[in-house]
Amino acid sequence: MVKPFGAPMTDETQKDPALDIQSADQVVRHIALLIERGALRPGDRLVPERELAQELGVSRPTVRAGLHALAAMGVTESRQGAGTFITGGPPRLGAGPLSFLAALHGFTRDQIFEARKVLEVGAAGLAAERGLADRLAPMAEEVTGMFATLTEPQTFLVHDVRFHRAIAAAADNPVLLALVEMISSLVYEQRRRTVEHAIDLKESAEMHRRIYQAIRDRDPERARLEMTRHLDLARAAQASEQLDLPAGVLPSKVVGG
Amino acid sequence: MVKPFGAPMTDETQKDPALDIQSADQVVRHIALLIERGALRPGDRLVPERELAQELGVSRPTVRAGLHALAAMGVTESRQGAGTFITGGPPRLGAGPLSFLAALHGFTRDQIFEARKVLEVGAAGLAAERGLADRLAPMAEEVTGMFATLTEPQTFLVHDVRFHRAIAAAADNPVLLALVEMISSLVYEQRRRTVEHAIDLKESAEMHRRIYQAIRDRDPERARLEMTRHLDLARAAQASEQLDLPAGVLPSKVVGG
DNA sequence: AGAGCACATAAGGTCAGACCAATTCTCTTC
DNA sequence: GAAGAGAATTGGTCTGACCTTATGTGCTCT
Repeated sequence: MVKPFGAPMTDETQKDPALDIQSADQVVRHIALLIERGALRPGDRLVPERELAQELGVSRPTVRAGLHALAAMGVTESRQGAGTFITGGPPRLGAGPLSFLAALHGFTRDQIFEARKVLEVGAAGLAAERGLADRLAPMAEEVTGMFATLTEPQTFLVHDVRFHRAIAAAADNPVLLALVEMISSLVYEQRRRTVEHAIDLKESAEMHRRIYQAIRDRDPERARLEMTRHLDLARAAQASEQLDLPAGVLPSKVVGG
Repeated sequence: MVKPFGAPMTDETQKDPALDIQSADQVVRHIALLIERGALRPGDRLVPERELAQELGVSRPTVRAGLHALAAMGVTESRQGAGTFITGGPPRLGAGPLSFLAALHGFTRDQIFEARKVLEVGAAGLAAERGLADRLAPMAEEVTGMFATLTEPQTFLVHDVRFHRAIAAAADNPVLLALVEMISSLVYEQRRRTVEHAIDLKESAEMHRRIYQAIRDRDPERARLEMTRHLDLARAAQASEQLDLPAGVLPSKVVGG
């Protein structure tokens, strides 16, 4: 019985001492073990599939099944002819699972936006509390970029995205950053198609500036407040821009990348 | 619910003529398409692998690779002899990807806890704002359960977990709930092993009660404050209970049985 | 006639070997 | 020493077969 990855870990529903280890899962666990003990680090290359199959005493298709599962979780990336590698770069969570969940359970845009608000408001507050000086410049630059591209919606949006990411980064918490980016990508996926019809880019830029100033002044309360107001208005604006697009948009490429 | 998927999804579904796409992804996208247009709902059974292979013009191992990827994302579950099903039940996000990320990038317990704090404090605030009457009882019951099991740490922990879940549920946002449960499972995975040495269960129960009361009184500010204080102390307590366990802990059981 | 059991069927899980395609390495050649 | 051609490596896919588990059907026994 292959269940989705992830610890059920809730309450007493945790009673499956079954040892009917699926071979594919054996592969996943083997890699997990290597990662846990530090034998595999981001960017490292895995042992070739054929060798892995021999080591574990399973067939190659089985190994491949396990590797596909790992790839779906964003743990590994495979390049034909080169090998399979542990995903490098900054910590990231794929939006795929969340997209599927949204489509399956009919999450509304407002619900997604609200969750995003919780994360980003919290991040803004933490960023202001921390007050890391070297994180201010990137934020300031994106604000400048917004004011400079008021007539180019697509470019403006790029600065918008980067500004929000800069805030999450300034919160100095990789977990929070990964969560913010995961859920933001859902929102922006849509936003990119509707931003052309946006009207209040100047007002949007002003709000971003106020958020920046609050963080710069190390005023968490104000940072939270400004971020809250900004996202509330952004939600309303986006709702008016797109009145008939579906909510649960699955990514064009769920695996790999 | 926003849309009954009225809009024809032309974009990414049509740009398959490119042959450079991975076959396994093709399977994932095919299922994604069916889900998006509502042809597949939670609990539904998928077409048998062999038929799916024929429909898509690929081999069965390829189909299986795609299904493994979907299973890894928590979208499907397969039961030998029965079939492959769209995951039913309440919306949930597996903790696997986050666990791997934690292990790979050495997330600290404090970082995880902090992210959890952002989510749960936000959830508590929303729960208080919403003030849904029918969500109060479950929370109250768990508080009662805590007071009743002060001498049974493991049972106490179960009530603890359920209390926090009840709050997230009272926030009435499935996205937020899924996120809270995902990150909480990471924390509780550890907590279960250390709770035996906990000392201040009574104080913990009191704090939970204060959180409950704030939500019951529909006082968002107080709810946020109490939740913040509770989690700050809980983090400190857990830190003292376990002084030398590794941070990036992969689930002992990535795949259930 | 009804209940229980056994077998047939269906479906996922695994294996084996082969071939293709892209990449990387190496050795030759200028 | 550098550039190019060819060989080796490695992931991607296919074919076909067999096993294990679940389900459903029909037969037998009561």
